[in-house]
Amino acid sequence: MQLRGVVVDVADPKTVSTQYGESELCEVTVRPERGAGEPTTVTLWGKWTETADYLEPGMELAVYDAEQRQYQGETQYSAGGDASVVVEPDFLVDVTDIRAWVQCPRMYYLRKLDGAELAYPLVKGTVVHEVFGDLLRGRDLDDAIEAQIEAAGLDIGLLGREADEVAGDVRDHAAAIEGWLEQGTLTERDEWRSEMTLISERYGMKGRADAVRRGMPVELKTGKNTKREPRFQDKIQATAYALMLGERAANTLAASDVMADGGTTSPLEAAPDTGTLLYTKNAAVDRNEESGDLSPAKEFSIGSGLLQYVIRTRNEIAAMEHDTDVPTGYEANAKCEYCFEQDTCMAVSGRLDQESKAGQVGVAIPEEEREYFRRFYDAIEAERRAVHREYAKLWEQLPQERADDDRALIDLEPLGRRELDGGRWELRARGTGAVSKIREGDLVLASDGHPITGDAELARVERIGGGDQADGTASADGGREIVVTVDEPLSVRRLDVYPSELTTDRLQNALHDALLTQSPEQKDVLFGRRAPEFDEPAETFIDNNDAQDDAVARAVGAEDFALVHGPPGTGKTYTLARMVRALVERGDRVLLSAFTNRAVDNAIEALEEQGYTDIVRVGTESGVREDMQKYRLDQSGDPGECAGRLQGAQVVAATTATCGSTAMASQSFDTVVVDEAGQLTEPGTLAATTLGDRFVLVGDHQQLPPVVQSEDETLTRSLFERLIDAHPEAGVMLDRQYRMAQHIQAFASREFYDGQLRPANGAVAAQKVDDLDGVTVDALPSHLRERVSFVDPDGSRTGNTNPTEADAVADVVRAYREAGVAAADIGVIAPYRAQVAELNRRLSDVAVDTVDRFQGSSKEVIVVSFVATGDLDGPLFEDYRRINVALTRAKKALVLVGDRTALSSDEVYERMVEWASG
DNA sequence: GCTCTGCTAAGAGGA
Repeated sequence: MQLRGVVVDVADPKTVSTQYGESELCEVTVRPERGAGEPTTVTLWGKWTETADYLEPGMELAVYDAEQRQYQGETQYSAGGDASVVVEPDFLVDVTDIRAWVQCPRMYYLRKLDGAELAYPLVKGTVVHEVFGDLLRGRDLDDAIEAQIEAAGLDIGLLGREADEVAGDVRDHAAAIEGWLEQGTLTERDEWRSEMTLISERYGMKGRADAVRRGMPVELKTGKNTKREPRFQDKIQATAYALMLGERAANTLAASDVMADGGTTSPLEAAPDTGTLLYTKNAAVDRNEESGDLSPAKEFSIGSGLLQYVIRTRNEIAAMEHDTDVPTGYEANAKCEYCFEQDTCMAVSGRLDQESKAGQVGVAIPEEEREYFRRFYDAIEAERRAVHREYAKLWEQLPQERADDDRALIDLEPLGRRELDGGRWELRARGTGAVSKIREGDLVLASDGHPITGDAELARVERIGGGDQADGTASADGGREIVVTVDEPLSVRRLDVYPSELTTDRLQNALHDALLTQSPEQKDVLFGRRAPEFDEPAETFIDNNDAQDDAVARAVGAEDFALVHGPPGTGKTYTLARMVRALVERGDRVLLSAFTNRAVDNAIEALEEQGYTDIVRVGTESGVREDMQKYRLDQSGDPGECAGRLQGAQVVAATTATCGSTAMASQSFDTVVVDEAGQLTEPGTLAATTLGDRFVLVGDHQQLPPVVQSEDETLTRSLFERLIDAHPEAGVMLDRQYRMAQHIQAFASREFYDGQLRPANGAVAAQKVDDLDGVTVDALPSHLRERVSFVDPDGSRTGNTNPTEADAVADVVRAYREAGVAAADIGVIAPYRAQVAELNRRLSDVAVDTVDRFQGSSKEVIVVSFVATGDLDGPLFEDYRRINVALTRAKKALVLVGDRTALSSDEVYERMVEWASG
């Protein structure tokens, strides 16, 4: 029997006498999630009573294979040795985190705070693991070593190592792997799976097993272990995979005819009974020096006790995360003096004044900084839980008709497969043409139909064929070929977005670095203890625009930081490029960053237009725009060359997420320039700014704020906005815009920029559609001849679409086209993606997109579809910054299409309608 | 109830 619900009460554990002798028990009251809301009692027996130590009312609890009985008319559940008890099952604990936790809970916590720094054992370990995978897939050893060392070129180079030297080290380890593979019948390929991604709904756990042999987990360790037994934490890691393999095996059995007699096998029983650890360094040690068991492969048996121990450990982590408690280390028996993390542990404890078993060193940072740390740490963890909810969507099998759920491409038709060099596979499938957020370059879970219970592999999307949408997303017309690469072949019928915690990890690292490693002087200005200081450069940088010139002067003269506020069309990117050049001329090494790849590429483009090209772009191949690939740092290749290119670059450009990578952490800069800073969270901004001595933030807090999944407001306010409020004197607002006609910009200027925004010159102010080649305004219907017009199509909203309004928008676009306006000069903006799809069905050759995606670009003619009728409920309309963005994309003509009554129900929108109705 | 960009992940070590 299975029970799942919210804990209402946890009684104190007690000892009772049973027919088998003394037993411990603990009663937990749970309110079931679904069905009748009557609370039920679950009695936890034996080791499961440990759960009571951390279980609290409000937490979710799942109990599997519990015994059920009736007592005084009430259903009671009993969880003994055959049962599984899972706390907060929606929180997906990573297997490597369980491993860290059994060593020491504080190690688990420290792993989250500071990211892995570049270290040779780590890089070598990664290469050995990759070679291991290659060998399992039948690749030649020397080919594998060469290829994997090349792939790790940049990291190896940054560590100052040579490829040959690393190859020698890796070969020693690989020899152990090869020797072991050649024993007996272990080479039969069908028996093997390499790098198996496992996600468990039942146990709230995920991880990637190095290999699975005959259904049993094999873990590779590049260390040595001369004991006969594997290390405890290594056994725990392998056992966690065994637990998840058992769940899969039980699912498979349940689905097959084998158990047709009605019997079932529990996942615990179905788990493999043996695990293998492969300590490859054992093969390389000198046999005369070392004694003990030098065989690399060590097997151990996996019983239900060990499996349940893993579940209980996982539960401790999930319970701690529920309250975001901070572990002290006293929870474990580990001896701090043997711990590699001891120094870090003591330093973090000292700086944050945390209790810890290892003790504290150093002086605590000021209380206001500690408070800031706690606030942002909690907010980032809330963001992590939101990512976990994305994982949960993987096992909620999507109904086929849910076309608005764009997290998966379903109903694919497998077309074929091809083996690539190195044993990887290229798989092709035909898509049904559904809209999806899956793009080229994405990491996805490819499956034969169900991502969790079916055959599934982590895959990279290589190509979504024939896409006619500029952003590479699959569009709605007919089938298209999809190509992915995977380690193991399968019949691809479905692709799911594979959620990543990478961004949350990086935010946490940035928070740690900014508060614990930056100098007090750098932090003083962030915490308002000191005003930022400036020099006044004598030079003139930009001739015909005082605000732009001031902005560059501020940036060049900044001792701490400068802020440049750039409303739409004010030449923000041009100014930024001029600023970077001025900094470089002074001799600075500059880091150029932004949240999105697009913004980073735009900034490079502006630099290029000003003749500056000594730039290295760090980023993934699929993230970097085609015409900017020439600046991209190839991270694979000769170590010395890779590292040299990065280290020698005067200007390095990367997204803030990439700034948090280990490779970038090895770099330092004089000045960090961040574009579109209004779209970044504080820790997101800090990921870039901590790499430099001073920084310049360029952005507009009146446009869209950071995108955050959880509802926590701590992250939705950008550092840019906070600093511009705290230090207005550090900011310069660019006040002359080169984009919009006078009338078009008037509303935004009044509502969002205190009337300060004005056209740069008469020509900008007076522009109209007649200025376009072959266009006459007289060819337009009379209601569209003004620069700003309003159309009420009298439609009605159904879901997030308004078909009548979509028709009206199509009519407006047709009128402009017939008046001679080129399709490329027209853009259509809608608040909802559903309406965008509705519009796309009517408009084949003009750009249609959401407000959010239109930020940063502009068109001669813009048509906005508001969708709403009745009233304006919904957060999309609450944030006025969204209309600021929508209305300021137009240069010569702006048409608002919406329901007059609905829009007039809100003051700001009412003023907008009046302005547009002129 | 809605907007949505980043990111390969997981990888090491010893009394």
